[in-house]
Amino acid sequence: MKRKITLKHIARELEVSISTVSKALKNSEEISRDTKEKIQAFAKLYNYKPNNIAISLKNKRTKNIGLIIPDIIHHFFTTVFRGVEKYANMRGYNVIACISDESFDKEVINMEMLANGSIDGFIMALSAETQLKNDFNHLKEVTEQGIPLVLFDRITDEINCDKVIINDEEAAYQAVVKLIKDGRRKIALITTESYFNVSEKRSQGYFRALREHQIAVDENLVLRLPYQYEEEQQSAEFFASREIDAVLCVNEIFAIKCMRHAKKNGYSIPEDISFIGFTDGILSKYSTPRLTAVAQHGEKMGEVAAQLLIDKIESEVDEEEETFKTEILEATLVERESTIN
Amino acid sequence: MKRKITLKHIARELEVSISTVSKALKNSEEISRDTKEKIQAFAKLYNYKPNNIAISLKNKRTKNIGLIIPDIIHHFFTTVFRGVEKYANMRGYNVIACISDESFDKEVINMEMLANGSIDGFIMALSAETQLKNDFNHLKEVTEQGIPLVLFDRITDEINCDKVIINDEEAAYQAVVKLIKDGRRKIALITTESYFNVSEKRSQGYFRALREHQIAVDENLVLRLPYQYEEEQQSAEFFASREIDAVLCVNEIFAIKCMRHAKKNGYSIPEDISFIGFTDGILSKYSTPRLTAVAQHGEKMGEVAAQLLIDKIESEVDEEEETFKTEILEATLVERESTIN
DNA sequence: AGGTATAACGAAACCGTTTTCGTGTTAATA
DNA sequence: TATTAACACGAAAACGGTTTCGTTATACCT
Repeated sequence: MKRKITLKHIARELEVSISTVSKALKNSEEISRDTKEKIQAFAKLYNYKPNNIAISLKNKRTKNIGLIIPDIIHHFFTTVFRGVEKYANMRGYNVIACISDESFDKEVINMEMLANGSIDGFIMALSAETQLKNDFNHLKEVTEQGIPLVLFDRITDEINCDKVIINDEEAAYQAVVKLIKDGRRKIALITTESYFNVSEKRSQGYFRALREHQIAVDENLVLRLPYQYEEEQQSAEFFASREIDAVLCVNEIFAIKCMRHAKKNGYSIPEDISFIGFTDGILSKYSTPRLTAVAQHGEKMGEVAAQLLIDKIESEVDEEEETFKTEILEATLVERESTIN
Repeated sequence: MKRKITLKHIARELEVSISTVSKALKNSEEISRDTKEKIQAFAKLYNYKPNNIAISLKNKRTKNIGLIIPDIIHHFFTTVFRGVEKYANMRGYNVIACISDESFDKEVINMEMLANGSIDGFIMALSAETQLKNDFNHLKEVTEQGIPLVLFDRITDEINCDKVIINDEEAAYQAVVKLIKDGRRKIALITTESYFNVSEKRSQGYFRALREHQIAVDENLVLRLPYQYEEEQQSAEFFASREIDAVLCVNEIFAIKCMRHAKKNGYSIPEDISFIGFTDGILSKYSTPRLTAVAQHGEKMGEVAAQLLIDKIESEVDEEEETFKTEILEATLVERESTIN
């Protein structure tokens, strides 16, 4: 077993001081050509690589970023992860990924674990429970310690930091407008039971579209489902008992499940009923019929978040009076088979 | 901004030595009750938390593990990640996740980046390119340095380390036997073009099942597709031009795409043709018809891999004469709508 | 009184780097 | 010959902890 070699070993072996070795390997002008060549050759021979931990301790920079996402079953978050990882890697950073499992406690624990020196900054989307409790002290503590934080998608106004979101309200609005233009009038909204800022925004867009097109809102056409629901009776009953000619779902799993119920109740898609879902994930692409979806561009979102974060980490801005941006990405409607034309 | 407080700060403030503070916070018997209480109270008040990096440097343990996966679009790998993260967290470890993107170079770069002190061990599945090149020097170097390594799913015999796999050959065999028992005779195999140890094993199981049931192998019924294929003409033509009554696919994306082609060619599933796919991922659950699949239990696999790794990290085995295990997990067939009964 | 045990704390080494600030040697200059 | 500048290198502090090994001071024993 070839143990890792350190500066000390090289110094001892070549009978010079540690500082000389360090400088020689950095090609410092201070050291003579001869010595530098000797040391560099030796280092290459024994495959010397500086110890990251020691360097981190020295310059108080880990080159790690912490990513905290609520879950990994929603394809959107995995694509964000992809984007973060890709961009971070490009800039020489590694990603420590944690899954909060939609739990407030796990979110707190993960943050605390990482906040003690393991990372240079955080990227995160709030867990369901955190949005519910409306408790952001863990975020406050972190930012007060001067650790940069970027929130994406599931954000809050309570915290002052960089943010990346899509124009959820507008995207939902446009989606519903499309349905209306296709001649649909009985448009249902399927959203989450508990509070998410994104569901909320999307619902607002839905209502605005109806309002602006003089279509009365029918509360019977709004279905609120538990976020991770297994029991499907609510949605099954919904489609069995109402007249609906279009549906907007705030995520793709809702959409896929509901298309099934619609089909089971004799609807044919998209002739009798249109479906549009949020999050253009893997399910949308492969469902039958393929789902028309609002693409959230998760990968792009991840890249932007990572860029904001790393820029902040590497900028030497004077503590106070720093300024925070909120990047709003454009969602786009990907038309497939579940809507007309 | 409240900067992080260190032992030194506490020591200076309370006019004791750093060592005393350190010991007091560990509740050492060496320190008097009075001093301990005073120090502990002060530490709590200022929310002292030891710096992870410093501790890592001291005990040469980072409590991080490196996970390298080929991609994140195949649901299987994200579930493995889930399992690793969950188990690792339980044991107080964090996961640094890297995506090799099926590229040899990225795999090498990622490993080298992490191998210099950032992690205590690796968990990984080989990239497609690595399996193709058959070049495992980066793995050898890492293990020679005494860094524990656990390979899962995409493994190689060339490297001596702990491994976690499923019984791919047997699972494929059982799947095909089920098809035969259902009365199928013209059973197609859809596998990857390039070499993967898993595809290979699964194919072997397919052939063995046919052989043992006296069904002649028809090479026309074996389709080899590029791993990440977008062009679908090959598979479309396959279903247009052959008589097939059952299909075994080595991954779920192949299966979903091929079910489409089959339907388009007038087959009805499962009456005319049965489908079984590998990897019981999210697509299998939500496809129409729902896909009968061989569950690889990715999450379990991740947990087992993480356990093997952490156990090895924390065991103080004498360098030489250590022993490596290969855990073989049982795959199970999840029967859904794409097969009879 | 002399010796010893014990309690309570501090000094210093160490982990592996980087970096500042000497210091000794040689060569050039006055 | 004395001074100085340049060169090439080393010592030591620092990052933030842990841990070993003293070192006092006091109490106890004979």
